[in-house]
Amino acid sequence: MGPTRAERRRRSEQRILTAARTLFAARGYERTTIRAVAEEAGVDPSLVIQNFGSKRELFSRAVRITAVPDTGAEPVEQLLETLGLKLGGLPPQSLAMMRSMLTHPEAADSARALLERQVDQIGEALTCEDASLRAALAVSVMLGVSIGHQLLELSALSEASPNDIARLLRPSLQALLRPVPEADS
Amino acid sequence: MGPTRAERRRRSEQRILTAARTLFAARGYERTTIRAVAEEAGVDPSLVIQNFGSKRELFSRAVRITAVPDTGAEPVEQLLETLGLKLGGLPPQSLAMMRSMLTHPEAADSARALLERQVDQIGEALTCEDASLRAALAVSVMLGVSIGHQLLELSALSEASPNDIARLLRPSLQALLRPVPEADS
DNA sequence: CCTTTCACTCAACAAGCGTTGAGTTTACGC
DNA sequence: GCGTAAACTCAACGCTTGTTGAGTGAAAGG
Repeated sequence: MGPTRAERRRRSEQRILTAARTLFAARGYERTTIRAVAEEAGVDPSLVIQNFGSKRELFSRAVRITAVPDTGAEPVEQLLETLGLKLGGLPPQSLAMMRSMLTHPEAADSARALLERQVDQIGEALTCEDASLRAALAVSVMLGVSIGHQLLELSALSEASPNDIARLLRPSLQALLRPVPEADS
Repeated sequence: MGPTRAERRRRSEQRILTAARTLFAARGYERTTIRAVAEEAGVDPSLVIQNFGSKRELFSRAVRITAVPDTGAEPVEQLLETLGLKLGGLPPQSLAMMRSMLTHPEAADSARALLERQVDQIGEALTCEDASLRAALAVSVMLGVSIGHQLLELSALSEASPNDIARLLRPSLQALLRPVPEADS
């Protein structure tokens, strides 16, 4: 016997979500059409709307991200981990959100919220002055590296291994988050 | 007597370019319509096309950037300068390009070219190992800070003064570009 | 086995877009 | 001054988009 009806539904919803994540990550919100998502998923465009209500809701569900897990690790290592430099790249959800966050207001809100939560999380672990500013800079640093690496694909970054990137970046992040008090000036 | 004909033309072209830069910087390429640019400039939509040929060419002319001037300064200071942290923010051209570079392929190409030129420029000034990778990371760092500051407007960054940001970022960039050789490991 | 129900498709609509060509006004050359 | 050319506006086209409602075929239920 074939698959039950609810099963079929869940499966096609999943196919649509996967297709949506792929395309949103590759082209961003505006350039991704419902029709293209439907074709990639092998279904009719109207089914996408029937299942998800609207394009905005589809995007919202496609990029929904499980909150950043607080591993309790040292801030520097935590940053290197959560932005995907250690094991493999970032998941499609994150790429889709990053790709769209500069041009799609809703993605911008989600991204801001997520990043500021991470800033707070790191800022609380710091003891030095300007804790929150330093944390925000550190998060922005990782954001920039992720963009240069995964979205813009700058050649020098694409060719490098995640380990090399992490190795070179570590002292830089430490200078930001664990500054050595200087003697003078 | 009123303004001459060529003068009027140059003036309206300029108004259109300014309007285009403003809107491209605020909303990105896709969400900026020719009609909105025309309204902001106080002219008819078709005039925009007649003067610039197409929306793509308008964008291309609006974000055209005078190549990064090689001030001959030390790489670290040069980075802090060219990304606008020292005197005022970045010009609207740069913001428009940054805003659109993740979703508009043409903007992505321009941005990639500009950034990689800067990477080369900085890489050549370095003497340590992994020069080009370090340079690419440094440029990405500045890119991320600019995005967090000017486009996403993360609260901790928006409230900070450019001087504070430069002051906290300097040691971090130095760790990346002028690494102190460690004793072991 | 028949009816109902639900996942799904088909065709189409309304709106917004970039773009075009004809018309209108205004400055220029003779 | 008058005809010409250029700057500009008006109305409209063709296309794509997100979205909708009617129709269809197969699974679920009694």
